[in-house]
Amino acid sequence: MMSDQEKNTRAGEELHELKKVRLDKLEELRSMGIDPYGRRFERDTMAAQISADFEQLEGKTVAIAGRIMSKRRHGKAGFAHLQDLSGEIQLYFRRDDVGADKYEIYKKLDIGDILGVRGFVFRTKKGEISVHVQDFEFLSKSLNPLPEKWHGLKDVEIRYRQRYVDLIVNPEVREVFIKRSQIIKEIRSYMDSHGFLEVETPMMHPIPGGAAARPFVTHHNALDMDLYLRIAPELYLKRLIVGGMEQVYEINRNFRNEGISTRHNPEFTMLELYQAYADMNDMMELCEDLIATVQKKVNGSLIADFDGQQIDFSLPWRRITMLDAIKEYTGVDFAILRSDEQAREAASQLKLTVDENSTWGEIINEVFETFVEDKLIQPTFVYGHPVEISPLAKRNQDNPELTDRFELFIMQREIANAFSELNDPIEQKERFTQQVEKRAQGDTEAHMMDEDYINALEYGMPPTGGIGIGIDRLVMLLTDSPSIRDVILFPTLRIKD
RNA sequence: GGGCCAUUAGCUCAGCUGGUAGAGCAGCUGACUCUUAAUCAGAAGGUCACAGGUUCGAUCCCUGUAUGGCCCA
Repeated sequence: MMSDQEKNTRAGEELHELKKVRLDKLEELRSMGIDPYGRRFERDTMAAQISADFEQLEGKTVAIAGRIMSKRRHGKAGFAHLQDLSGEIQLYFRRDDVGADKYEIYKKLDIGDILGVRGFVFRTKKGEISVHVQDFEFLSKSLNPLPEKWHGLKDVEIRYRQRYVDLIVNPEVREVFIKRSQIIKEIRSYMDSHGFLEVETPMMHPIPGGAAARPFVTHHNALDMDLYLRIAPELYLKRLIVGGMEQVYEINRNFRNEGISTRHNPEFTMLELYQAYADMNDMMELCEDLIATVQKKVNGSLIADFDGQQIDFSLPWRRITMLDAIKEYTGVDFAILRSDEQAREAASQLKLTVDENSTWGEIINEVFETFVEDKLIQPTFVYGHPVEISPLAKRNQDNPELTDRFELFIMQREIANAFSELNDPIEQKERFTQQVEKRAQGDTEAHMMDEDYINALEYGMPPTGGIGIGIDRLVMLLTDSPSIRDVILFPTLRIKD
């Protein structure tokens, strides 16, 4: 009987002729006394810099390192392109200059091999800025063949599962993730310069809260207790407001146990911030200023292209109440249909089927999601959400069925959610109790009772404005990416095999 | 969870009511000392996702499974 190792070895030999060729080359290098997996290489120049600073660098010797991406050999000289993080630079090898031994190694180079190179900068007869190689070192032998140079890697499954290959061969993918990093850096810079303190709160919660979502469950062995991966940091951040931290923010992962789509990944990144003595309107102003500032810094303009359309981030953004938005897009004025029955009747006239126990607030939320959300292209603040669907938001002074809450929509997507925080512990306890009842009736997304959070509020929380901004969706907008998987390096996929 | 679609060489893709598969790139051999999707000559490379079924015969038709994509809840 064969061992697993023998099977793997045999399968490997049978399956990968291309790999076998490369393994032979690896042994050949070793027999020449060359370590195919080299050590530290001190480089002094990046590929893109050579082109950018050609006038200063022409004729000068540079040390560069990177991956061979193409190779054109003719007789006793040849070319290759070397790629590093900054971009690509052409290399020119001449047997008479690198020597016969090194030229033999050049001839054996595979696309994907990683080299350290020393040579002088020059421009070829055809005009391409290049490095005339004087010497090079082998830094890493590549055993797997890379995808084709012209069409790149298109198979989305391989792109997501083997993102490292995607990053090697698709430069625009690298650009998206560099931009993602810049966006997050600019957000931090904005928050820090506006007096906010970055904090870290638990990712594992004994009671999940702060959003309507199903959590992932895990177990702590030593404590013998179930813990939930957080669905939102909200309740912990507000505990910090109670503690007098006054202005806090957190940029980190949330986990929600729900379906996967072009707009949903089970783990995703949120910015949440809380500001004492502020309210929903302050959050609107902060939100539009923050996003416009980041867009300007990262893309250099207040106009962004997305999916063939233009998004205008110029301030101020449109503000509309949820009821007015529904009236505008359906013609139905739910402000004058006050009872649950009237609301259900109106919904059925709109050919929207709603649960027979639905309340007024739940119905207008459904009407909004069905008829309004996909109409909102340009940045729009929709405010005044029903209290039933906003258990952590303060009631509106004039209409207690509504809250001082808004959501930001851009390109039909919910980007942000904010409110004047409910700081009345007695009312918060009632709201939680209602949520617990919904949960008992089978609503798996309803809140659980969080006594410690109530306890915190009972010490007194100042009036507070809070907002959460979905970073992945924001990055999608600012990088013109149609799927959330295009802005998450390793999106969640089913395991294969 | 439901519907539709996809899966063919390392990569990108062809493949006609059903007659056991092709191209380009990459790789291999050779020629070529400024090429750039280098060029030229030659030889190779396949469990047509997987498992069944129909058929004399299946990459193709049918069923199921797996993975992925898009849309919907």
